[in-house]
Amino acid sequence: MAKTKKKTIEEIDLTTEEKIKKAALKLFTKKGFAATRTRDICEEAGINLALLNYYYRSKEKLFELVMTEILQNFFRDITQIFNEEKTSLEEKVKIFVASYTELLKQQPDLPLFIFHELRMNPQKLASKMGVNEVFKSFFFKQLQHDMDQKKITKVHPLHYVINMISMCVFPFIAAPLLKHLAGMDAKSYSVLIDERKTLVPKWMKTIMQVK
Amino acid sequence: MAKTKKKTIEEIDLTTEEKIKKAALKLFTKKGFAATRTRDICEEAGINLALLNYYYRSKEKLFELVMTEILQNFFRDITQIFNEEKTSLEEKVKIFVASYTELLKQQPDLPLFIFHELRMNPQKLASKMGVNEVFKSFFFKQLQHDMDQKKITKVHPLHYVINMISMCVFPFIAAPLLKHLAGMDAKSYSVLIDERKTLVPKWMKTIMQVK
DNA sequence: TTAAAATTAAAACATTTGATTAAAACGTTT
DNA sequence: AAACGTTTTAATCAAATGTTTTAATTTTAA
Repeated sequence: MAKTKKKTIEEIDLTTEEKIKKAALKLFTKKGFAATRTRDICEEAGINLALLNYYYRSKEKLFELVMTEILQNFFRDITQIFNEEKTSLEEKVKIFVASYTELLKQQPDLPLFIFHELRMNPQKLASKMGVNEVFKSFFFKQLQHDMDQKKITKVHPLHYVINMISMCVFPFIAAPLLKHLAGMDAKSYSVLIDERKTLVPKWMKTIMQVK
Repeated sequence: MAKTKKKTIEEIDLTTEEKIKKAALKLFTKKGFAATRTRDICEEAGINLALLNYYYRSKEKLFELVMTEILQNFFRDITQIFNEEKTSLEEKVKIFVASYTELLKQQPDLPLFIFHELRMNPQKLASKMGVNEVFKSFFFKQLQHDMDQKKITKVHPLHYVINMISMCVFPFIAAPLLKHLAGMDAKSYSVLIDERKTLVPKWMKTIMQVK
């Protein structure tokens, strides 16, 4: 392990090891595993070709490391929000939509990347997500409870989860298509995304009360 | 060009040219362009390695051909439904959800594939979708009209389109994840999908009337 | 039947690409 | 400064992969 000692103001000082991981993260999420070349990662990181294998053994090992971190980070916050015991369902939806949207604005490529790689290798990656037994989570108990109390319409709880996540994620997954269809530029599309932060919770509320 | 004249009952008789395209379609949609090998396509098609280049010149040419057909087929039906002049908005949503879900049940890999490749090459593929100027389509005029009549809540029309498509498509894109989270097998997940054919239109109706 | 077209097989070619090596450069410690 | 481990470089290897070639075989159509 090495720490760079330069005092240059160019950028934040990163270990070469970290620079590689950062570059790998960027390219993997943008192009996927198969389309990403080790040479591209090294060029992006501004380091020599040999360094990648020196630090991470192989492209595959590097990918697994990056992927594991991505998956765990990605689901950790969500799980936390979902399982907060003192928050009502309605409040929970608001919080989720807001924080999730904010997360995706910073890493818009993440969902498509995850779903793509997950399909390529379902069994291998499923174990690394760190989100098992969601049905036994507090969030689902809460849904079940509100259904029993007839506060919300009784359907399979997964329906509501699907609706909420889909309405948040899809605008990012389909961004290139939707922008093209609507003839919008990045800025006006971003406005639309922001509007959804208040709209989606409203929609979710009514959806859960449809008879 | 050759046409096989075998009368064998094994399968539908396909030209070798067609066999290659069919195999390419299967593998490209399943693994994406980058991860698909020409040798795999040929093996899947049951033909010789040389035939691929003999008929289609290159992997890239073959991909472009397949991709163009996919995109055009995929959007043609949708556009048709959207622009049917005699159908009400509510009816249109029902028809769209039903037919779209049915389409996706037969080709579940299609959306993820399209979005993935679209992000890899937005400008190149955008032109091949055959869905330009959607905002000038009858469907959007209809939305605008119903908003002016205060039949539905006034928001950017794209919001409703996003909601409808996302609630239909997302269950397929995220299938591996959702199945894993909910611990469902393919069959019970399929039941869930079918439930959504009647649920999504209901939800859309209320969404469009939220104040 | 015969000629043209289609298909197969096997081999090889040229690049790309993941991985390795050996030596040089660097930084730290003594 | 010398010695040491660490980091970097340039060159190279070996396998994978898209593509082409050539010759033989089969199928199709006149």
